[in-house]
Amino acid sequence: MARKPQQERSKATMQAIVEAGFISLQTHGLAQTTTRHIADIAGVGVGSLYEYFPNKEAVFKAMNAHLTTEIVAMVRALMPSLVRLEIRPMVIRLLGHFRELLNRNDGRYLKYAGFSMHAERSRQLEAIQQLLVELIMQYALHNPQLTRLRNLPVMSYIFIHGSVFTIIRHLSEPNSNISFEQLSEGLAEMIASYAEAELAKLDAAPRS
Amino acid sequence: MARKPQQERSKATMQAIVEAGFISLQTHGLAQTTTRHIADIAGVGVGSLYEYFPNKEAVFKAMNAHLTTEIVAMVRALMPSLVRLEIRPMVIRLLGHFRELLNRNDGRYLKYAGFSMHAERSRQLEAIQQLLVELIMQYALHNPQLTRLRNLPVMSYIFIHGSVFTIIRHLSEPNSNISFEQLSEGLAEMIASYAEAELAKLDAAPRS
DNA sequence: CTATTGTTCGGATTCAATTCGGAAACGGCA
DNA sequence: TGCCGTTTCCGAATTGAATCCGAACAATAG
Repeated sequence: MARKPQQERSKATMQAIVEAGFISLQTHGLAQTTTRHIADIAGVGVGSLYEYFPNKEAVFKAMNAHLTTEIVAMVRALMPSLVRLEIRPMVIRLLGHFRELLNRNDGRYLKYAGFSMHAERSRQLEAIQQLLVELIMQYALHNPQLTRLRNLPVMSYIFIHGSVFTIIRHLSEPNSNISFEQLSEGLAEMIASYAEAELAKLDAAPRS
Repeated sequence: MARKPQQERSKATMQAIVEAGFISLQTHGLAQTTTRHIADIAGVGVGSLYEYFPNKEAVFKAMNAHLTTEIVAMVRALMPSLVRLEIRPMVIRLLGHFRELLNRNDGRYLKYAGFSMHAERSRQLEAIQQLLVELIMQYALHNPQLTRLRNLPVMSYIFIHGSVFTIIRHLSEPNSNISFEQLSEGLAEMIASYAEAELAKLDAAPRS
């Protein structure tokens, strides 16, 4: 049964289990990440795991929530400075921090992110998507010419999904003759040049 | 043991198992897709499955290979006509066919594609990536001004991954107030406007 | 038609996920 | 401090899926 932790020690246990989930995934891979392994790493019995999580999937969801919280905190902290930058440096800065976060603890979060991309789990990425939509809105408010763009929702969807998945995939791949810097500059260039081209088009034909 | 099929009937069995894998995934979801289910749907005993596939994961790999083969065939057939189009209609046409393929048989392939995005499996997407890189090369050969673009490898990587993941994610989501047409036009616009902007930049400063 | 090789099968085994009935730790209170 | 109700912890027992394996069935060469 999913119990609500009442005492301090049980909160510590929950936390340890979630962290153990990341560690197990990182060091043993998805197939070897059994409830027993997770419990062992967390230093608790298997039964304890089921006191707080109805099943293994719930542990993954908690891991997701944890990572999401960290990402949200990071982006919110960055937002005030991001909105003052040009598009290219804004994107590069954001992606750089994103990478740093994913690489913390020997890539613990990255490993999870790589597994969380599949359909049933990626719905939980929606919080991130919402957050980035908000970032774009804030950015547009600070750069009012962007509010003239008509299909901002569609393009936001594309830029967000395209960037996030591409970045995670790239970071998850050891091979690849493309550096992260090239990738993030490319993404920045792609986004910036779209915005510039679209604005130029609007200037050329103000009333279409 | 992974046996090589010698007789016709065993090939039929393998094929039936792979197809049953798609059907099971589509109708029962990932968790309910057990070896017994797959074997039942294929109309064979569980043991038969293990004659040709060392484990369940191998069935998924075979499904991947099957889908990859179909996609490669489709793109190759399309390639001659694609290289003659402008970028926007080219992208839209390609994505339209991609969608049609994924939606065949009530979305049987799409369901699989949604699950195959995660890290351990998406490495098998490399064949698709290679193919699309080749398409871009062919396209550039037919539109020589594009060969002036310096960072084509990086941008190809971005466009390919960004588009594929974004499309699969969008098609997998029932909700979303964005239509497929808007999405594919957006992707086409993004790619085309980048290429145009970059070429214009090169024209402005021929020797940088 | 029969020996040999290929194919199918499903019962037996193994192991991970989940359950459950207490044991142990805690926190207040007399 | 010693007692009691509550919270937490636990690991043996259960369940079911993945995988193995040897017997039975089918094809086919000679």
